[in-house]
Amino acid sequence: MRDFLKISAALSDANRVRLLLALRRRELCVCQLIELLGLAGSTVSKHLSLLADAGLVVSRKTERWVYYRLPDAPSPPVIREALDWVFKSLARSPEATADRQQLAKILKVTPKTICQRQAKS
Amino acid sequence: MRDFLKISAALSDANRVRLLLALRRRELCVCQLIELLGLAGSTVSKHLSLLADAGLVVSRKTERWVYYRLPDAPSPPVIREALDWVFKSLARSPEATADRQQLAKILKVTPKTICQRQAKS
DNA sequence: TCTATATTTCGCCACCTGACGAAATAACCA
DNA sequence: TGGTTATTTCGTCAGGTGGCGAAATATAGA
Repeated sequence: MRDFLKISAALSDANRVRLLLALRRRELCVCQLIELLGLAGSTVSKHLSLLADAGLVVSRKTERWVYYRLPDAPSPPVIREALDWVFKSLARSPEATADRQQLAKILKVTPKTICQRQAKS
Repeated sequence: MRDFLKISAALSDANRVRLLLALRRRELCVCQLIELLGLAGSTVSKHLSLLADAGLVVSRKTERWVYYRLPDAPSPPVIREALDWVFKSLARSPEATADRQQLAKILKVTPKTICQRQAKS
């Protein structure tokens, strides 16, 4: 029950769901996710921590960057089923479509460039 | 997205999930659900309204009693899948098992008796 | 109609959550 | 070592949520 509630709480915020949808096809660097959501870095980091704590994403650190992705294949059924529910329900939603378009732009430059751009503003 | 978030928010409270698990096999009167959760009537009523607003339960009024049940068959996929996720994940949880036992006791007397007992306390 | 009873709505309080900016942490580069 | 940069943690604030009891609503029965 506890795990389940953690997961459903994690799924009850639009920005966190947008993060999951963005990570569906590829892992992404935190700075790319900050760019996508347009929120403060600290806010996005907190959302990602919460998703990770619920088991919905995992992270990997390389040099100065942290990459987040969906959990690897044999993850608990409650996690798999939750993610399936999210994607089945929302992959074709207007929000997901808009984010995919913006993500395409973000992916045209390297994470490094994104980060530098953020540092300036 | 909005519907999805309403559903996941509704599923992120233990008492609301317990209500759904209790309603899995049969419709139940509000007073029976109050007895099961052991919370104030106003609190249980609020939880049920929230579940109804998310589309996870429907209600039916008969005489002085209001019965809640899961939505009837052709309900939106997002609802069906959410309920499937709940039941697959939690039907065998300790909380659900304990509630099933208590529910068996509650079902031995009529709703009328339950309500009268509550009125006295 | 008047009373009793089942449920909901309202008003309140304590706690939780999402947002931000600033400070702390971690890791590369000079 | 010292400085730069990517991310996280911390402190704070406004707003949301779950709980209760009291009042309001709705229906049955006398």
